[in-house]
Amino acid sequence: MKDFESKFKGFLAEKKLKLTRSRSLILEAVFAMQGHFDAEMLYDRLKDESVSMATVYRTLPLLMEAGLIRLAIRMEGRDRFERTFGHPQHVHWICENCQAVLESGLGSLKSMLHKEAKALKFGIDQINITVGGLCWKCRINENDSQ
Amino acid sequence: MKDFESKFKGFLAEKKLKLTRSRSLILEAVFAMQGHFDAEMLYDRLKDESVSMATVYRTLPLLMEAGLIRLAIRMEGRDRFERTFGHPQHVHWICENCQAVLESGLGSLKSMLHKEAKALKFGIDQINITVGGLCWKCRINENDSQ
DNA sequence: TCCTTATTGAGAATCATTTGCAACAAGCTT
DNA sequence: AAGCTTGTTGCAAATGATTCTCAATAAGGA
Ligand SMILES: [Mn+2]
Ligand SMILES: [Mn+2]
Ligand SMILES: [Zn+2]
Ligand SMILES: [Zn+2]
Repeated sequence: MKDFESKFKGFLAEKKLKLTRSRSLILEAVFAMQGHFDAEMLYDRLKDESVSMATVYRTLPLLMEAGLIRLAIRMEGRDRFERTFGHPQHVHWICENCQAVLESGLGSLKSMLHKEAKALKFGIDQINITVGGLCWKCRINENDSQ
Repeated sequence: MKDFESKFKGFLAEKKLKLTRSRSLILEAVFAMQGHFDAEMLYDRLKDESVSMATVYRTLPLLMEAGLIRLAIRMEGRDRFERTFGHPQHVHWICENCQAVLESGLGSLKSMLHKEAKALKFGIDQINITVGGLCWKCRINENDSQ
């Protein structure tokens, strides 16, 4: 059993929740997914296995609580997630023109926030840094386009 | 005429848009608002002046483009804004238990992001840093509550 | 004042996410 | 292995913030 599977199982057990067929399939789909994904993308890969959209939506929060995924960004009205396993927090750079999403490490931003957190006596759960703007490609075509 | 009024007027003129009664009232309401606000809060203060919710929603993006307000945070499914005049960008600390929102300066986080932006050739438009977790009050009552 | 074009209010439409509910399935307990 | 208790599911309806349609109206330049 893979790492994330046992972690999820442990989380569910601790909460007296059950590891169902649907939940297993969703977890599997999540870890088959590279990069960002939203509820619909998971559903597309699972509807043939008769997993409902409702259950996808009900499972996502569980996976977050379990620390297996995190809300990465919100794009076009949808919440997009990403797995946490092997994916440390990072900055998301979103091009407001072509919607491209770049990523870059948190670097010392992380320690600075933790330092400030200590001053505020704030217990950090999740850091979210998103920068909106124009990617280099769109900056070049800034005049032409539109 | 106040600073923000002429700035908005200038923005509209440049875009060949009109400064209407509704837009003026909305702008006024925005600058009467302290802290964060959402569309509904503005509407509540303007419905008696017969300004519609639709117009509030249509004006918010204009105010953003004009650089008068920015999207601060998203809470309980709603977008919450804040004015930019006299309110430099800052970090938002959101308590996941009591929903309190703390703020702290960007400090050197800003320059670090701009440095990284240069490396990525990314043109920054807006920086959004939000940290989720527990405020000090909720950390103390962590056991009791619930 | 006239004319062109942007704008508005009202209400319908969207659409992601949530919820109610009766049928079902996990996981314990014998 | 069967039974029992309780959490879970799919389906469809409900929600709720935001957007759109459209005919009526108001800016603002001529
Ligand atoms: Mn990412
Ligand atoms: Mn703020
Ligand atoms: Zn781009
Ligand atoms: Zn709190």
